[in-house]
Amino acid sequence: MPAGSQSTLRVFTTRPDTLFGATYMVLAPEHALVADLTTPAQKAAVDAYREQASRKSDFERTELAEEKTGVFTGSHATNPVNGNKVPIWIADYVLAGYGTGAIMAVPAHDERDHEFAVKYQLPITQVVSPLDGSEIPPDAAYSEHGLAMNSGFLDGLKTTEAKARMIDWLEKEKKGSRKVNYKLRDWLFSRQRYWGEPFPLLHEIGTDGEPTGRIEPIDISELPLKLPVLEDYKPSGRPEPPLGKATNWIEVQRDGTTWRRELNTMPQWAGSCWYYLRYLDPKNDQAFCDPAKENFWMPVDLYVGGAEHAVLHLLYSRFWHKVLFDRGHVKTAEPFKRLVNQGMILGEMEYNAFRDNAGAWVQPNQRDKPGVEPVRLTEEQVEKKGDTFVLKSDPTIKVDARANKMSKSRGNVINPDEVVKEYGADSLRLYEMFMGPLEATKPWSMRGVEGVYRFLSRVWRVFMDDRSEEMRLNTQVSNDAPDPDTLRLLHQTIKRVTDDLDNMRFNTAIAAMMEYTNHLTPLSVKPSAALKPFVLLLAPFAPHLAEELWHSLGHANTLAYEPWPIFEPALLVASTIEIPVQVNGKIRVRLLVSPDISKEDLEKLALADPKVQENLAGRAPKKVIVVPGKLVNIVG
RNA sequence: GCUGGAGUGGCGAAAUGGCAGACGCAGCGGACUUAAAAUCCGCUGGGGCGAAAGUCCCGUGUGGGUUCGAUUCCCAUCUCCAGCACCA
Repeated sequence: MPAGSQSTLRVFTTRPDTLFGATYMVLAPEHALVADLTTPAQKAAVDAYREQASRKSDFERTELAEEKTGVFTGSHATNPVNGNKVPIWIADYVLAGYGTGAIMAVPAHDERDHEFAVKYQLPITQVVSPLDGSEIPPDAAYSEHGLAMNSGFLDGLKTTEAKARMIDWLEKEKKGSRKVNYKLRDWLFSRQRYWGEPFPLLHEIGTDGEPTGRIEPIDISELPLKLPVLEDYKPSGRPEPPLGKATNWIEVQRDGTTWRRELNTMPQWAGSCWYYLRYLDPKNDQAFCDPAKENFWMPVDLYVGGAEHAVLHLLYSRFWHKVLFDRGHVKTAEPFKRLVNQGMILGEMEYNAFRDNAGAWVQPNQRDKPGVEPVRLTEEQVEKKGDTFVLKSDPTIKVDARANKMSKSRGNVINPDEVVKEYGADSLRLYEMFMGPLEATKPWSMRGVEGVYRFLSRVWRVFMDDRSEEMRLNTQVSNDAPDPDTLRLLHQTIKRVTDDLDNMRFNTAIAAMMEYTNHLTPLSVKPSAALKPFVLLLAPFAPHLAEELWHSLGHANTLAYEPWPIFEPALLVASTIEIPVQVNGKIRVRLLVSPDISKEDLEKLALADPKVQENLAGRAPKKVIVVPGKLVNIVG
């Protein structure tokens, strides 16, 4: 502090145990006490630094700041635990908006402080030692927990205990207090645009025509507050939001004073944060929903959304819900039981090679050099060599092969309307489910769409006579009983599709139906008893096609209310199964056996096999592992 | 830098301790056709030996470990993707 000054600098820390290691302090350039603390000798440098920092955006201060910068204020502070005088600096690596906008710097145990201390040659005092007794590296900060050292009454304590002891001491000496800090990211609730819920708030206007600072909510009887109808709701070009144009809506008289409505509006998620509650009872004009209905439906069983939903909408929804919960308006602390994040669909796979301005091919790692341009290649122009793609015409040149995020600028956007027009809504829907696991990021492929379209066409031809002019059933469709193989496969398919749907494995459910269709296609007799349950399985995946088939099978009504097919466990089992027999972990022969063969019989059968004997080459088996229904492994 | 996820054929993938590559795409061969498209049938991880039937070896990013047995479990490591990013 400058001579005679007795100001107090408040800091926030999560490591009070390192207070003995605080060798300097840093204030954010915007900190209120900077001007008071700056000595005349340092004034010019400090002012210049603050001026420079004020020009930088937050982005520049964080993303681009490769090296830390700062300026000494000329003043010193007293470390409350040991009375040491420590210099006070300002630096933009300390954020004004977090904590108190000031820190105690512990360069031995904080990477940022360490970097700064090294650059400006500030002292570094170690006050924590690793639990395993090792030395801390001299060129880096040790930010892990450990044992306190050089710390007076804390010496020898583990970090957790040292923290507690230090806080107790600070509170006793009235030099500090414990506090939990919460921060909700991006909690900015005002938008300067028209489309959004208006805030039901009024600003009092004084006799001078300026706001007095007093803010009051509108009367509850005036809710809901609706947007005023505006012909022109585009931004005005002036700083005030578009609602400023609603001149006869803005001013309100109340108790003889003039009030002005809030002109900002709420962001989209103001409404979307609680729609799941309003949807339960959308016509209720007394409450956002009837508690009985909320009790019945909430919490939401499953929430499926993309990445931006996970980080923003979901965060705010939960926050919102917890506020309602704390105030007793909802019965659950959490709104959603389960979250599933579906993966991003990328554009089609792209192959790019790079060429310099002389037209010569260069390696992809030269891509950022001036004059180097990407050249888009077709699949035919590239080949795989080792684990990279190379030019077919010059295999020494590597090719960059990847799928990119869909974006207008890249021109790789797939318009679903076009896909529906070309292949139908069922194909689009089915393809999206068939591409891979729901949660995975995966590239789009028009050929893949064509593949599922062909599958649906195949299904159609199993049921329908595609040579006929009018819609009629394939003549092979009959009322005969299905053969045992078909029946077994049907029940296996019902089981697989049912299980996969329960686990949201849509891709493998579709694969199972494809296998079943491949089985049905060559059959000269197609029993309707094997077809009807299949249509019901297909319905959630390709609803339009399934309805058509259902009607063609002679049903007048929709299949939507039909019960889901149930498999018969007894029908899943084949009369013979194949069991691989390994000798020392390598498959040597496969045995066809009855599925209910005993362990002992299977072992005997395996050992008696000539192929097994040949591989044992006269050695006696040391161990035989028999996994019923799976395999036999003979170790010898 | 931190956090999370992922590395398996030419491509999307399947198999969660027990036959690696189901299913689909692409490719190759055949049938049908005057022809093509569509459709149907067959083959299709790599390599060796063999005229063939066949047979042997290698193979799930890399290195190690556990196990009779590892894509799957454990340890280490590399690469890619996504989100966040000086939060004291």
